Amino acid sequence: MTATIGQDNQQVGERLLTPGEVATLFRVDPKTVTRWATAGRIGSIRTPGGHRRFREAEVQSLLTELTTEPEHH
Amino acid sequence: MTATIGQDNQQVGERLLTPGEVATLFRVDPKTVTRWATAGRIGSIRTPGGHRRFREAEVQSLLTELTTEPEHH
DNA sequence: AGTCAGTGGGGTAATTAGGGAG
DNA sequence: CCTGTCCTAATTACCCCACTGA
Repeated sequence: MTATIGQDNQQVGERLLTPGEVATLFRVDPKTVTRWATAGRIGSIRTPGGHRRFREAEVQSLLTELTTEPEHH
Repeated sequence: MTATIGQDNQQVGERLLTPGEVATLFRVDPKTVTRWATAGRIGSIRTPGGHRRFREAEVQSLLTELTTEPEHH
């Protein structure tokens, strides 16, 4: 089957986030998110106008990856 | 595997996308896609009524072209 | 004939990019 | 080395109303 591209059917797990949204998740300034992208620390998709979009899946994995849980005895 | 031809479709690469569909792929407003067409950043086809349609192949290549993978090391 | 989500055109706010200094 | 802030220019988002498309 050929994948159909609709609003409710873009490829699963390919939802994109704006710099502001990513910044909110990490509690940092959007400018910082931009620096991460420039440094290659996080992948990005640019619009034809030059604005960046980020893959939600990648952001989420990055969040959990850098998360340290406390040890409970 | 990559499908060649859909059931009631045309040839691959000739499928047309609506402004809303393109907007979803880039996570932008449909009006923004219209501005891209006006600015000549993306090719467009007009219906007799004036509505714009976009070539899926062009959109996909544009999407891939503007995508940057994260450097892991 | 009529419904109705999507689009076009115009105009005005809100984000973002990019550089630079702290 | 990393981050938040100030600045300007560019890009994008949201508002209206009228028309198209299926």
